[in-house]
Amino acid sequence: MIKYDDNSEKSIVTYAKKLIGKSLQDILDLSSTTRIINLKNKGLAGLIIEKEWFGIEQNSSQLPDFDKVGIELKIIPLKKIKKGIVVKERTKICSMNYITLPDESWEESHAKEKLNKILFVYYFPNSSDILKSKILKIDLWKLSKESGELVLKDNWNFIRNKVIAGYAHKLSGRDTDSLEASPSGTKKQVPQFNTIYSNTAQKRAFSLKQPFTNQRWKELNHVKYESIIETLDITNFDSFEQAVLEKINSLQGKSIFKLSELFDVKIGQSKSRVASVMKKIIGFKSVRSKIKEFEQLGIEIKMINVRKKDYRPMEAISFPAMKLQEFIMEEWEESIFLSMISKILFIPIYKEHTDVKDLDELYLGNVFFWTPSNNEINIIREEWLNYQQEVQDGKCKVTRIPWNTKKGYKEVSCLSKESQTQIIHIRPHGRDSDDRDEDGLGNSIVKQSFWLNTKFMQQLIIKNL
DNA sequence: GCATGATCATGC
DNA sequence: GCATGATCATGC
Repeated sequence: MIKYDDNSEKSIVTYAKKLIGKSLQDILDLSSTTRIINLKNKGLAGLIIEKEWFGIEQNSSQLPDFDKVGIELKIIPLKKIKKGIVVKERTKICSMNYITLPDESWEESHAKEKLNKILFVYYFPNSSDILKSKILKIDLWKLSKESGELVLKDNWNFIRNKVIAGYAHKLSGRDTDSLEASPSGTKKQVPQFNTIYSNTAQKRAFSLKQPFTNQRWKELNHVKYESIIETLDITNFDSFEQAVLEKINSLQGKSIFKLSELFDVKIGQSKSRVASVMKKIIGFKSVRSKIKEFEQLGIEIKMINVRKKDYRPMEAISFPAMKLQEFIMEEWEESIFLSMISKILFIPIYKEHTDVKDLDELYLGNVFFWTPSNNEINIIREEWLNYQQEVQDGKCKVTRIPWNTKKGYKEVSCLSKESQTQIIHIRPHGRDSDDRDEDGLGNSIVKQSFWLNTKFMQQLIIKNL
């Protein structure tokens, strides 16, 4: 009955790899289990793989799943989106104890112990028949500077410091980038450390955020990454954002043409030519390369053309077009839009007038990172929910107004306009007027997307001067 | 000069 | 051919 040698990392991995291509049903068939399977169990895949494949019984102890070699087992559900298959959700690492956390150091922390070596089992859930879900990939991941320890450690310290300060009740998943304090155990309150502000706090767990795990998943699927930590010689993640900013902002005021010379970037005529120069400066080896840290942290980079005299952006900032019918089904907390704005590196490019195109007359502005504040998030959530309501209420229905366009008319919906919101709005974003979407109520409308309002961006740029 | 719906242009 | 970032262009 011995299927693998639990003293050997290699043997465990070899045995794990036999899972690839198997469905949960296949595993059950091979295990001849007499256990009663509850198909409604949320962690069913985990249970089947853990118990029926590896023979690990539920251990309430804090020991790793394969304790002799210190390997933790994590079952990762995937999901399909437009661009392909991605990691579905955050990955819980261990629960938090607010009373003992302050006594821990990163090196000896419970979290690090669980993160040291993880055997990731990636599977694709089959929604119509959960037992048909298949395992796609196996990965033995080890914590190291190269794999992301600097950021995890930094995040862990941030959370610990907040707990020490007595602010456990103010913890939020948005506090950190990669390792987050995620709510666990449905609103359960537990005692907290240094109870001068509140005696209790919501029970939480340390979890890896989706972008972090997803970056690893993509790497496994042969997406090539470069590390900016090496390029910028970063040793302490605390300073990651700072290092990036320092690197760029020392060049503020220089023309894009000058920068392209300084950094020896060949530039063409493409619209993205300014972005190419900037990426090279930040440390991207080539324009199309992906930086590991940016993906792990879920950082988006956005260029923004700005009128120099009053810092007014030439345009609002767009995001990819959405599918209205998917949008109205989304939960705010899990929404695509929220994930796209969690952290953005804005690179303002100053110009005197709208019509300036010459690279000699475009100047690098004040670069900054933006993570929405609590206040901003509240407004954005409200506006987002309001748009969801508007779409559900059929406000995508359009009326044609005679206009001097190709078709001789323009189509106007009843959705709130940019001038009626504070931070975000919805607006057409198709190739042309024939690039359409349906709202599920029988209305056809040009594809829409979210945009960050011009005025809001102007305020943000000024605030970050 | 702004607001907003329309559309371009590159790159995959 | 499509998605996306970027920008146009009308009319007030």
